[in-house]
This record gives sequence, structure tokens and C-alpha cells, in this order.
Amino acid sequence: MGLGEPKKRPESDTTEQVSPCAACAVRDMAFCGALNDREMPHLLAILQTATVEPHGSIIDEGEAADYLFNVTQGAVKLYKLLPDGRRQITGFLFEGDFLGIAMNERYAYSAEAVGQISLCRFSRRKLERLLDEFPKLEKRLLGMASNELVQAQDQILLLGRKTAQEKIVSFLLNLSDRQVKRGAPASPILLPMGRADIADYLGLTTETVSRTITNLKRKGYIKLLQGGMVELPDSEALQELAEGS
Amino acid sequence: MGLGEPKKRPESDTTEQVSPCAACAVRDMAFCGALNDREMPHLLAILQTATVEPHGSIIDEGEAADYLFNVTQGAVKLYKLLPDGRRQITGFLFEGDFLGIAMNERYAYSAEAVGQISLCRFSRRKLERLLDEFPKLEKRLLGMASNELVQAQDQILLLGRKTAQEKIVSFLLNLSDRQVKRGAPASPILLPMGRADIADYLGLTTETVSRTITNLKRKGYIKLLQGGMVELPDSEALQELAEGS
DNA sequence: CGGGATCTTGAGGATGCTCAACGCTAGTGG
DNA sequence: CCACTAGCGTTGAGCATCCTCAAGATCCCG
Repeated sequence: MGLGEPKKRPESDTTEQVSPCAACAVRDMAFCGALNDREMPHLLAILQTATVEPHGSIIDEGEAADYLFNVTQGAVKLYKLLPDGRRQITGFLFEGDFLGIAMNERYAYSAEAVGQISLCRFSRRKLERLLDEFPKLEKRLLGMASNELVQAQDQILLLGRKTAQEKIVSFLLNLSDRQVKRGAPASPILLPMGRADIADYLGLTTETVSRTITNLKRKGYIKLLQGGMVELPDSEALQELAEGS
Repeated sequence: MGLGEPKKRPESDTTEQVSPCAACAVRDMAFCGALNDREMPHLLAILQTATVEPHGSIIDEGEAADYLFNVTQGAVKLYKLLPDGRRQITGFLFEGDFLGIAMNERYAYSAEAVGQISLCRFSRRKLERLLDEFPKLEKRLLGMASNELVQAQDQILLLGRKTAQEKIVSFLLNLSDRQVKRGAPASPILLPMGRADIADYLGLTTETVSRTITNLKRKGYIKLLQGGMVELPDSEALQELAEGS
């Protein structure tokens, strides 16, 4: 099911009457930032806000792709399944990230909340009409797609050719970079997802993830703090570990 | 260097004076198909055609992304390198495929001709101006980016969670599907690339690729023909092998 | 404080890699 | 015309990384 039918989902709020955009912390980072204050109402008119509980489903692979989303709070995981249950997480989304560019008529993957999250929902049909009206929105979307493709290439390199340790370190550095882009410090980083999720993202098992992290900890490359925080004392050294140079 | 400086590349033709688009076999499949006969001249005006010899470089990762390309004949491989030389091929392009969506200011990967190829080259700057003039071109580009992202997700699933045999079979079926989209038969398929390229695309070694293909051959799932052609006698059975169901 | 889920650690094993040799094909030049 | 070579593909033996299976440790929430 997913958010395509919000009436069935108790964790989904209905649209707020006051503008959620005015106070939106991620507006500039998100694709909404392409519009100025005068144009924003058009976007606001087709937008709904919602929250999803931990492990709540947002979209399901194969569903008709009728809605697009913008994550405004929390972490989301995207994943695909094989018939026998093997799972590959194709990405994590955080505040400001857009969900739904990768689709044809149907979603190419499922999406699930990691912790509790907030998001904006757009009708795809209505958004497409808006794109005709505001070409710069479409340009922004194209730029975002371009960027996502670059990220996907990096992940393909990681999965195809990196060792377990290189994968873990690359992952940590990637989270750090994205935190910086969101205006947070480069270290410590927050790891809101479990070992199993990390494993399914990096093409490993939870055991290997755990062992590798323990190893990095022992060697002093990382430090585990309270609340799933990880300190990266020497990102230069980590950078080298991430590329095997 | 790459095609950014065509004067230095003996294998690059200069622009033809007669319209190469009029007789273009891939026009409808390519993004050019978004424009009708009346609009086409605008595109033609910013386009150059070229050929590249086998193993010739088209773009290099990290180069300024000043040009976009459309493959009109032959096969192209896209790849990324790690500092120690490990290589990951991120995709193969064939007639009608577009090259260059995945970039920021710089190319995210290198591209090299597999055999001899022909392509169209567009100045990115000029093409972007054209996008403003023809929104439907931009829409087409966004749709193509969306599609490429879907493909990238599939590749991520393949690399992260499939066995060697599943990878090989998925690859063969993917080539078959794309041949069908180009109007060719589903079988036999052409394998213009070598074992090493297949290995670097699937995150394997040439030895494993060779062994796995031999195995599939022995079990009757595929048949190797002359000239790098491969027959797929039972695509249903292969479909199951590809997903481990 | 109890209990389920998650994380860690260990031992053994399998998939795919490394290293090495051999075969095949096509292009080259005697 | 055919030996020769270079590149590519195939096959084999041994091995390493990572997986599987299992048990214990830790954490978190009720």
C-alpha cells in the first residue's frame, strides 16, 4: 500500500492549513529552493505533509508512481528485493533529499522510514503540470537526477570493486559529506540505521559490517559514541582507506 | 584528453555538411526524437558527427563536461578507476544511447569505444540554450535520466546481492532486452566486448566470467556462435536463473 | 528487572580470486 | 604457404575474503 492511500495510514497527517514551507528547514537544500517566495504558493498548493513511524512503508516497488516526496526530517531507506528475500538497499535519504526521481510508470524500489520521519508529498500529475509552468523547477529536477546518477556510479564502483573495509569507510565518509552539506559538522556522524541496513547497502552481511567496524575502532580510525554517533578523527587517513591507495 | 579537443584526434571527422540526422537510424530512439522535422535544424546546428577507433577515448573522468554525445553506431563502455588500477565498468552504450547525463561540472566516468563507433557530439552550453527553447527536449532528457536511474538501481542490486551465475545471466538478458528495443531479435545476442570488460562490469574476474559461461554452455542454457554471438534458447529459464527463484 | 532485538565474536566453510599454464585465433612476415 | 607471435579465452590448483551458522553480549523498552 504505502502513502498512495493516506486514509489507510494512521501515521499520516492530513495537509496543514498554515504554510509548512515558510518554516521549512530544508527548503533551500530541497528542490523547492528553485522557487522564490512569490512562486512558492503554487508548489504549496499541491503539497501535503505527513509523518511516518519507524519501519513504516512510504512506497512499494512496482506500485504506480503517483506521488513524489521530499524528506524533511529523519532518515529513509530505499531497497529492492529478490524473489528469495535477498535485499539490496539502494540508498539512504535524509532531510532535504528528494524521493521518486528514479521511476517509470511504477516505482523502481520500495522506501521505508528508518526512524520517525516527516516528509512532503506531491501528486506527480500536478507536479508535472507545475514543471511546465516553471521551467526552472524542471531544470532543478534534471540537475538533481544528474547528481543522483553520479552518486549511483560511485555506489556501483563501491559494490563492484571495493573490499569490505573500503566499503565501510566510504560509507562513513559519504555520511559525513552529506552531513556537511546539510550544515552539520563533518564529525561525529550519526548512524541512524542498524548494522543489517548497512550490510544490505554495502553488499555485505551484518557480521562482516560488525567485524569491520570493530577493526576500525581497534586501529583508532573511528570511535563509537553514545546514540549511534561515530567520530572520525582523521578523515584524511580514512579517505585513503576508502580508495585503497 | 578525449573528444573535447577534436583537432588533435585523427579519428574524429569534422561536421558533415549534409544533414546526418535525415538518414539517422537511431533518431527516433535517441533523445533527438523529441523534436519534429521542423525543429530538428536547431539541433542539427549544434551537432557534430565523429567516429572513434576501437579503444579510442571519448571522455575522461574528471574532465570538464563540455560535451554530450549520442552513440549512433557501435558499443561504448563507461568506467571508473580506483587509484590502484581496479576498474569498474558502469555501463555499456549502444546505438541510440545518450552519453553524458551523469555529470556535474565534470564527467563522472570515462568512456571508451569498444569497437569502431560513430557518434554525435553536442556542446553542452549550446544544448542547454536549446533546452530553454524546447521544453519538450528537456522533458525527454529528464525522462531519460529517470530511466537511467532505474537501470542503475538494477545494477546496484546485481552487484550487491547476486551470485556470479545470476550476474552473467542477468547481463545476457539485459543485452537481449536492449537489442529488442533497438528492433533486433531477442536471440542471438551480440557480445562485442571482451571477457575482461564483462568482468569489470559485473564485479567479477575474467576467469570467473569464462568459467560461468562455460558452465551455462554445458548445461544448455546458452550456445556460443560465430563472431561473438550468443544464442539464448530459453529466456524463461534464464529469467529464473537471473533472479535465483 | 525481564526479554526481545540488535550487536559482537568465534569457528568452519564456500564462493570467487590469484597465479599459472595452455589453447585458440588472427594477423604478420619470412 | 606456413611458422611465429600477441592477444584473448579457457582450464586448473590453491587460497583469501567474506559468508554461514552458532553462541554470547549488550542495549533498549516495557
